[in-house]
Amino acid sequence: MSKIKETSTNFANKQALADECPEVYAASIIGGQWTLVICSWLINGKLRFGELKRLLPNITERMLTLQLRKLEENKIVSRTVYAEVPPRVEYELTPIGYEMKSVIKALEKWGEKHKKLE
Amino acid sequence: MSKIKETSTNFANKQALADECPEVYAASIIGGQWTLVICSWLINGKLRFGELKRLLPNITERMLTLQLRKLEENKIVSRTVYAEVPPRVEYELTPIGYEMKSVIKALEKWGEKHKKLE
DNA sequence: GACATTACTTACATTTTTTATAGTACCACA
DNA sequence: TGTGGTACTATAAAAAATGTAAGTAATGTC
Repeated sequence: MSKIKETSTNFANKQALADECPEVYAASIIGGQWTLVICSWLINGKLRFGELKRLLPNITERMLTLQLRKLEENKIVSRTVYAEVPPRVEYELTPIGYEMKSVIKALEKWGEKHKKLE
Repeated sequence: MSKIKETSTNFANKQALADECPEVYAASIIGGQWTLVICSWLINGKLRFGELKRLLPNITERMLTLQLRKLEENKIVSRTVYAEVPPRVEYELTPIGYEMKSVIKALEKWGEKHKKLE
């Protein structure tokens, strides 16, 4: 993710759009490349870092970390660290995270319908 | 959009995800920076290129064109050119485009709820 | 003391997306 | 001849997102 340039036009545009349209705001939060899949998995219950990694065979650890951090920042997942060795960290959706279910469902439904058009 | 490199890992990952998850597939179609706003406007009825431009004061003509082209490719909007001078081009959602309404509604609702958490 | 395990972090490279700026074609109308 | 309006296109550059490869800390077990 690296820091985002707060002086860029791009940043201003994104801000303005997210401010005005809740749907764009929502999309900006769940729009990362791996975000939706991660949430889709987590909707079935909490998972450890390594479990997620195994479920998403092509994701790099860096990307997984970045996405989880962003989700955490946005209060969509909670992170619990167990003081063990080797370490154990569990990720779980927050209440608002679980409420994404209706969004995911709507996207799924529309996506399936759209796919049939090809 | 400039051509996308079909040999990149990124491309492969995107493909694989979209293939497996209809929700990710859907997100990949409507996930462009301006896509959702454009569709939100069009859901109220057809609009001309210039009208869209005025509704989205910060978008560049290039971006508007690119997004509309992508939406057209994905059969979400239809493009009607009138052989007049000066030219007139109208954009309208297709049936499947109009069906995005439920997705937009779900995003809106969740977005508003999430925003209150801040 | 070497090794394995887990959940990361860091530095760097590449790819993709978005923005900036300046054109173009068409013809009516002055 | 020149200007105006509309919907674009071309090219370059900046910014953002993603990927690659290597390394770290902690500690129980061999």
